[in-house]
Amino acid sequence: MRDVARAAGVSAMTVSRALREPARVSPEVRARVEAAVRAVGYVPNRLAGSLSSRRSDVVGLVVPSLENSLFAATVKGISDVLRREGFQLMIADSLYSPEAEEAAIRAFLEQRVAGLILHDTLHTEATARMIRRAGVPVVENGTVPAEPLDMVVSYSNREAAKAMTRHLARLGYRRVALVTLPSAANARSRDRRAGFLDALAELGRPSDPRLLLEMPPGLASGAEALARLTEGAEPPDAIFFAGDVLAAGAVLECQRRGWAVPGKVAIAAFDNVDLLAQLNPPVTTLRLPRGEIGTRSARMLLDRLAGRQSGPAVLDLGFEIIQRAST
Amino acid sequence: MRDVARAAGVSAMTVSRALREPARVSPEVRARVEAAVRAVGYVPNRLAGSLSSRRSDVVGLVVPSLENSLFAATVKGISDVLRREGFQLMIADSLYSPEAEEAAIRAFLEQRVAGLILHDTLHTEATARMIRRAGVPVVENGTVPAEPLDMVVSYSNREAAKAMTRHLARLGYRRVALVTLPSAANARSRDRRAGFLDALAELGRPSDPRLLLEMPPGLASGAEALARLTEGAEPPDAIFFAGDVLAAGAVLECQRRGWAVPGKVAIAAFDNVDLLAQLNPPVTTLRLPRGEIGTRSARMLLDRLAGRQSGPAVLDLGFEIIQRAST
DNA sequence: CTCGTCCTGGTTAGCGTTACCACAAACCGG
DNA sequence: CCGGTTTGTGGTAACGCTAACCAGGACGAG
Repeated sequence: MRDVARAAGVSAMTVSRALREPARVSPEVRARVEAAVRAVGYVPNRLAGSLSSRRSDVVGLVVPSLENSLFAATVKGISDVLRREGFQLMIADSLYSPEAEEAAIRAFLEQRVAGLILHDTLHTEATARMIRRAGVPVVENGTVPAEPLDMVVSYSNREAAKAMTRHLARLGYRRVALVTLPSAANARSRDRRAGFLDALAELGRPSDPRLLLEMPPGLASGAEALARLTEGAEPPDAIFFAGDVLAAGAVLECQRRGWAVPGKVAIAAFDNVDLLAQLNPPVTTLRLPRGEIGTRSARMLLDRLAGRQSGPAVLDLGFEIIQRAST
Repeated sequence: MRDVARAAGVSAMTVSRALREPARVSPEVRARVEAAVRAVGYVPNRLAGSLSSRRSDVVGLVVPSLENSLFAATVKGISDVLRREGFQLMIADSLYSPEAEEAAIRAFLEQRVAGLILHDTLHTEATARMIRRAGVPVVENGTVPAEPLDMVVSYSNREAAKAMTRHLARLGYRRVALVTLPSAANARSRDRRAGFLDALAELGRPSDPRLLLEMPPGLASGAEALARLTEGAEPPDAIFFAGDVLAAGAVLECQRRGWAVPGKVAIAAFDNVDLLAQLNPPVTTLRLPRGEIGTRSARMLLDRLAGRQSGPAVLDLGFEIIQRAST
């Protein structure tokens, strides 16, 4: 920056101002500075800038998994908003482990990020302490937690699962099975099961443990789930796959077996990946606001940083059932 | 840090050393410092550290798209290596635009990243200048460029497309069509087409422009491509979909039309997404080292940063044909 | 003509670390 | 028991920028 100042015949302070608040510098000087910047090939050092101004334009994001394409839409939404506002994105994955999440968040706080977006809502004690101490704004995305750290943007996994279960009952299915991802470290899965059970209770139906299954993610896993659920004595007439692409795997397995869907068994999914619409038959599912969760989260965070919004806030973005031929 | 120093009864310098090179501090003092760190709840400021040491532990990554799950495997590979080595990852997407890439890279250089990983190999002049001036190490991933900026980790898109085309010819298909993503801003697509044409030339077959098609990404797009290619006068007997999930879209469309694959038309894909193995019929494709590209890129970058490796390097990771029932 | 105000640009003092050197104490073979 | 090395710790000066104040000239009102 000193070189630029010398080349433009002004002080370093004026260069700094010309770049950050051009309006506060006379047009003539501004032009000289801009020319000098180009001539010197000056690239500002934001580390120094942030250190001095105690501000940062980096947002830290923790997702459970970088492989799972379901998070991609949310990440994209976040990235789009941040880019427009001149912010940068740091990403880490927690591998569904609160301890790994804690390490990632610690690293982000060391980098003095301006804010955090967390896709999980289950945190270690130390994590909550660190974040409170640091005083950075946080948006949580996964599911609405009992005690939010700060802001939350999500849809209700519980209500969504409940709605789909009711929908299946209304269509006349009597024995509905539920397949979720492993719920141990996944609050979303637990919420979905809870919603499923809510609906059964409301309908006055008993919940049969033979109709509850947890499976790892993946297409093959969906096929496996179908096999297991249908080989028993009283097989379900509908299966609700509340996670990942399990439903797609099951439909493909039905094709291989030559089973009619929904004739032999109806299949419903939880997420609107476009594969589900293209399968034969197309699969009934929920439209979830994946991208919007990202954009709204980012916007909420930036609003807070700009002082445009103050308190904690919980934003429920809703969902929608897409009825297709599979049920 | 001053607070920690006071609480531990040592100088700030000693605190810094105790945290970064514990071996150079007496065990007794180290213990006192560690206790003080916990007591004070000290979170080091890496901005200040990097500014002072002129080192950084952040790596910048630019991918063409954050939505496309094909890049997810590579990102995951990068992230895994970086995490283990205590580095952080900054991500931006270029939307397949060299100008957007330039902006992203400029922002990364302003953040004084330690190194860059770029998934595209087509850059603006200004980008190349900036990177050279900054002197940061770079790994390119997309396809081997004519003039690498620095290091390259990839497989040969051209050889892979050529190999698959040859494979289809060997299986007896006479009229093979090629569908790629739009090649305008996508060197990978151009390379694949070149490989396809290489193979035809080698086989002494003319290249029929009616058998070359460019389509946007997406399942629906694959279905559309199938429709267009098969409605003409001399339809192909095999279609090689060299991009995205186009092949899956085409197979699903064949199911809808009740066409036998490969009876009516054979279908081959370029990428080993697990959907292709689960379709009916399973689809012949290439196994590409997606994850390994990530891990090797990150490792190569870190090796350079640690001074363990010096010059530019080009690493070709190869590919493999997976023959399945669709051809 | 003088005083206050606005506008532009400069000066100074950090931001929180680490590099580098200085120095005291412990160590060690001859 | 003495020079010289090693080991452990501290002081000082950056790193490159910005916040906060300050100086001085232009300008309008009284």
